[in-house]
Amino acid sequence: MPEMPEVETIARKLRKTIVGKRVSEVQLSGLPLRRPIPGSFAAVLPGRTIRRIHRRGKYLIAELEPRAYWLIHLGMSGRILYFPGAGERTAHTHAAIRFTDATELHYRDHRRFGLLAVYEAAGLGEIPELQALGRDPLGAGFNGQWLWRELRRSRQQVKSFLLDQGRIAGLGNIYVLEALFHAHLRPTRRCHRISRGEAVDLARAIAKVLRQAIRNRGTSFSDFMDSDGVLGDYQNHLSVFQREGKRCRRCRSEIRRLIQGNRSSFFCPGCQK
DNA sequence: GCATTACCCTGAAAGC
DNA sequence: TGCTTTCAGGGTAATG
Repeated sequence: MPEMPEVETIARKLRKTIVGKRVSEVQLSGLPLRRPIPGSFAAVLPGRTIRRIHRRGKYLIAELEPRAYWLIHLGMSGRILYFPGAGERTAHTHAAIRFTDATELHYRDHRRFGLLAVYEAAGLGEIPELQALGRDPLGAGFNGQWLWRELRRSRQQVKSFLLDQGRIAGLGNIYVLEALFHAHLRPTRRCHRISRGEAVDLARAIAKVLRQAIRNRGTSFSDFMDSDGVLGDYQNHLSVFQREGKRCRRCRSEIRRLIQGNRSSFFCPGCQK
């Protein structure tokens, strides 16, 4: 399940592999993703050159020349695969982008929760999906003071708050739960009851967990691999996620699981208050 | 404003 | 062994 570190890992690979290439042809499966792939997608890309690769939250954006933006969200099972020649089309290859040098980039997604779109906008700021995003947790505006001010205004449980992409862009289930563990906070804590000091610790924990995950090229369970098919390593560093019944590495308590909003949460009852 | 539920989807695991 | 059921989850929308 790609979250920000996995998307950042892919973005770094793509900057090395496809920037400067010109699209010659686009083939689509015809099946809808989260939304149908717009008809303009296959019309806009051919003839354009990839100028830059951006990441905003969990979105990948390829900036094209003449100016257009190709937006990608991987959903839960989306994969971007780069091939030095013609790549294998599977039942789940929903878009195959061929470049003029005969290399290819494929979008595969067996659950089809992802998103592909194209905008002929003047700037990134005009793309509606990106306008809806909150602050980037590794960006300059993200710190403990800002987080505390935001938390104080909410009565939500802190896990739901952190998953809200409109507040903080890029966190998903894994890294929210890992960050809460490192900040000694239970996922059920009410935001407005979190102290300034705890908010500062939480902001630091979020940034630390994300940076470590990026260094390890993300977390691979069943779905994630980067555009060259390389698996991430961060699953070997997890403290609570999917460790129900196992011992906490810090206090030896048994990791517990609970359901919040139909999603699993994992926490250490000894370390997290 | 917030929680809950449902929906989209399919592969893996569990259950029978 | 083979079939059926359950579960997983990101984002979004509807409902209470």
